[in-house]
Amino acid sequence: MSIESLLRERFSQAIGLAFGSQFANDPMVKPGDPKFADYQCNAALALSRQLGRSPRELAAEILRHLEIADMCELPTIAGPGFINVRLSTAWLSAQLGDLLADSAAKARGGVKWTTEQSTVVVDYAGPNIAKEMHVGHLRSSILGDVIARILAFVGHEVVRQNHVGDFGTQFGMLIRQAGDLKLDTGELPRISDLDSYYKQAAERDKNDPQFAAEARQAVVALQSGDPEALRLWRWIREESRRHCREIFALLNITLTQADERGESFYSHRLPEVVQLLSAALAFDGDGSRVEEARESEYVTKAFVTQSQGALCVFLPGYVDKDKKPLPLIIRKGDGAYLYATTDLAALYFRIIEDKTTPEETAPLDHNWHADRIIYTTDARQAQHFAMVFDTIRAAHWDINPVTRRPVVLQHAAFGSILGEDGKPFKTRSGETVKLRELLTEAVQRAETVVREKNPDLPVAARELVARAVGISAVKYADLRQDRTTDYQFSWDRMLALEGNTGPYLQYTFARIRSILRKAGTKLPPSVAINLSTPQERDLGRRILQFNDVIEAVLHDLKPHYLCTYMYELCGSFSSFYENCPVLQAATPEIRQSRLALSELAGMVLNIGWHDLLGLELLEEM
RNA sequence: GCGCCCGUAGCGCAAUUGGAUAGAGCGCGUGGCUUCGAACCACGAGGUUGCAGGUUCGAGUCCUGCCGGGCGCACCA
Repeated sequence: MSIESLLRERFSQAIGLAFGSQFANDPMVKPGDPKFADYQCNAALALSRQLGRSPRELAAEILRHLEIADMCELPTIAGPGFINVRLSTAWLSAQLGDLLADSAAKARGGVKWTTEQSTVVVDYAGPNIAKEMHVGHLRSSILGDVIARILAFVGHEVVRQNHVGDFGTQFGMLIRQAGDLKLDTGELPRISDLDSYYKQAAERDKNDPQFAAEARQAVVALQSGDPEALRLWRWIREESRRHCREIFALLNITLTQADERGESFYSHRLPEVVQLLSAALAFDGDGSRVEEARESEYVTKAFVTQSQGALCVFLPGYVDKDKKPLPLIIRKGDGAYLYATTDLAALYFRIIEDKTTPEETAPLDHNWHADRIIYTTDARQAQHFAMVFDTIRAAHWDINPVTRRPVVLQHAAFGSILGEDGKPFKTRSGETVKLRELLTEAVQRAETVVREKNPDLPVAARELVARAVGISAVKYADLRQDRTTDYQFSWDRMLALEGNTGPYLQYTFARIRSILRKAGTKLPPSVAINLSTPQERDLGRRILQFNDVIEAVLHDLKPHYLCTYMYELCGSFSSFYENCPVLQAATPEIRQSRLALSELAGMVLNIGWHDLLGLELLEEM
């Protein structure tokens, strides 16, 4: 049930009747300032220029054709021509009653299934093997996972992809280093050891030309399938996977082994992809036009050519610091491929390729032919993805081979995590902060808080609570902020018990559950919802807005809308809790109505917090 | 230098994409527990939205120019 789309329909119809359907496309309905209205329609203001009449006059005209008495109080015109609408209490009650009676809708918090089901690839997390996961992976992992969860919740076929860095130049160093250490490949190393080998190898690579040369040879050996190099590589990868599984489990990230498809997966496809791409951008096979394009000052059409020894894609609109055309390099001078090539190959795989083996189709059991692909990586890669997407479009590889429609390519970029000093988040000694250690600290700090606030909680329960509170606080603090901005990490703020924080929301849920436990009886499916106090009305209206919030989140890929909504829902519930006794309500009817409101609020929180944000809720804390 | 992003209350952030008197939170001040969990609620103070122009009935939001900050800009990912 979507309040906004219902109102949109009503207003569109009225506008169409009043002025003609060509003006009724966008009735400009949005939630209003609560001081004036639940919703407002601003169409009259927008139409005034087109129609050459005063907005207030047009608003009055719209009202004459508006049929809305079943949902709303009498609409009013305010200011320059806003139409204010207040939902009628009777209508709200009826909607809540319907939601309660329809067990399927209730289990979804009233969120509708999508009417345009599509296959969406969400590419996120993407850690490097041989390195411990660090804060740099945090935002990508949790934002990507939430986006994937919400898309799946409304009914899209979601393909999660963990594009792990497992085949780049750096593995040459690592294999070379492993050779020196004469590592026993019989038993798994520890990830922390791998991490330090990595640092040592990088150091040697920088300072020892002999080592660097041998490292490059090791890359060649690896890519050509040398058994010893492969054996070391698999050994490293195995431990890395174990480590990632552990972190994903702690963070409740839904990625599984079936979702992992690293750079190595695409490595053998790269020569072919480069060839196909060159052909696709060959200007209908007319090589002379490539020459012409290369000579010209500005790039007017995408083409592939050798430049300074490297194979490059040149695209319109990209220039370097000297205003010269900026290439997307797809093959280095030494013949090796880079991440741009792998990204292009991955896009080709996700959109175009027919898949033959179960390994290829996983995690689905059929061809993908993605309709939409979302990358959750940091904002610094914006230009890279813009170029990769433009390349794909120039080659017409963005056309879905089944539907013939363009694939939606989106970079859901996010800002950096900063320390409390506003500079990039590092440990005191300047090292990157490891996720394992960060999460351990979160749980420890949460335990201190829990011990203080609820000393009577048994130790075993306290540990569970501390874990749920600590991990959720870290994730929620990140998710509640607009992803596009840098985010300042602060233990004190995220673990605060008041304000828009994880602990506050969890506490509110625990209070809801506490009431429902004490009430004992199960609610009958049919309950008359009474919204006679302002707090009940406010809570009821908010519950019914859940669907609209989910739509907004998916429209902008911004989970913080959902966080703000749930925080406000909790605020509404707290006010309700304060002013409206539930268990000791004046009459059995009101008691039942208030129990129902509590249950619906708890239901929405459970879906939003647990199912969509992937956070833990607690019956008691 | 070129390009992208950002600048909102003391602090960290919102503002449904051009709509009303810019909102909550933390912190500060005041009031509320013999009633469902006070980890809560209610009330108050706090703003020239970096600066200056422009477009518009209407600008935190769009355009131009400054000031300040971040990031990216050829073989790393």
